[in-house]
Amino acid sequence: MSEGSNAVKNTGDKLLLAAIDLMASKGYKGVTTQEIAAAAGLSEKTLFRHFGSKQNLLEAAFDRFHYAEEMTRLFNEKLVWELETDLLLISRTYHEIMNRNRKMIMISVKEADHLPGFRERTIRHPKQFIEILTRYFTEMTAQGKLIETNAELQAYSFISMNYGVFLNHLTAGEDFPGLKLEDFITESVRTFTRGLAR
Amino acid sequence: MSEGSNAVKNTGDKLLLAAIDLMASKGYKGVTTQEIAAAAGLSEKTLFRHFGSKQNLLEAAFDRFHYAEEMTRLFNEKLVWELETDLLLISRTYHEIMNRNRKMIMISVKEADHLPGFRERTIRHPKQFIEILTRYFTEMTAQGKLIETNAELQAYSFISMNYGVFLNHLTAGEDFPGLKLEDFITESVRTFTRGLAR
DNA sequence: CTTAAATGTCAGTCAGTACTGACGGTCAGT
DNA sequence: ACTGACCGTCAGTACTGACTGACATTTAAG
Repeated sequence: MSEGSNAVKNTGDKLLLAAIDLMASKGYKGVTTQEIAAAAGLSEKTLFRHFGSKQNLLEAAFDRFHYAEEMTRLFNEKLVWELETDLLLISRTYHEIMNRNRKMIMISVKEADHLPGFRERTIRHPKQFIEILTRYFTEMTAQGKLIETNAELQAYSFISMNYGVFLNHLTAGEDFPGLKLEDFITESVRTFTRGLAR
Repeated sequence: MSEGSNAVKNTGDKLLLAAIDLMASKGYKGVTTQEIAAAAGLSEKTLFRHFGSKQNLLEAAFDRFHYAEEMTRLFNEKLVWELETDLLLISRTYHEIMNRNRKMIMISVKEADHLPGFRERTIRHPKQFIEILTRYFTEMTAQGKLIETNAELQAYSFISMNYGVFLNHLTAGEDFPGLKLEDFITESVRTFTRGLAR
């Protein structure tokens, strides 16, 4: 299901995973079909027999991952309507999902032009995340647990903050100057809680 | 100084600006020397006479922009040691600088591997921004205007939030669902102020 | 063993692309 | 008119990389 599987993989999967891996680091144009095949332990010919073209390979890799749905579920089931607790869950879930799909996200950041509708399904689908969080904030305000604010902007701020941190970890490699992700999460959630709680 | 100049440009500048423009959208490998020359209204030969190689062109483009210094200045001169006011200034300054250099930033996001030390000078130099903001938070705490927190983590959170928003605007094109940048700034600063002020 | 499906090997095609050399034109300064 | 710096054109080189076809080889199933 994700790139971190360790079970026995068939030929198609090996090629897909190798492609995702290499494209994420070197970009679509930066990697050759030979490299991908070699990394998968297969011949270049086999690659073309399976996918027909390099472009198809990218699209197939892209089709195999979707993380919009699991967010929705993990949300609506586990919230306890206590701000700090819920924000912690949301933040941790977000980073877990993003990290699991980090290579595909890296590809879609670099290769936004190579595919039609590519952008819509990755970068911009934090949109859904924001919508869910917006509804949560609105409901919390209705319950009198939050101050009156623009719920959408707050959701946007919170998600963007986590997105920024996620990208930092992705591009800068290790944690920034020595900041651990978990410390960031607890600290930033605490600040938001103080800033939003009534 | 920046890509937004409108004065008469000499040959070298025309090529550099065309290169920055095209590489930002299509990537280093995605653009040809012919395209760049054509976009600059010059011949391919002239490109090579000026820069010798495509790689040199990228490096020359890279050398022409630096935004680390101006941050330092704009900071230490204008702060009034009142949290909300200062955070507003910092946030607005940040977006102004990042926006002015957005194309080079886009390149360095996509082409992190093509240059040695490329990453260090762009993506990862928000580091300096964070250090400055950390000192500010520390000093504010010493003045009794802030609650006791991990200043570095707070700075990291604040900058990352603005970085995330900046990248959203960059990749998603227009503002997100209809959220204006200025609205985000005032709202997020207000939340952080409430979350951090004593 | 036989067969069929999947894979490998190898040689090769074809288009693109960075980069060069030779030469000719333009134009400002003297 | 002469010169020198700058630019264009054109033809061409050398290499890379996606993609193919023909044929041999492996492997699992009956």
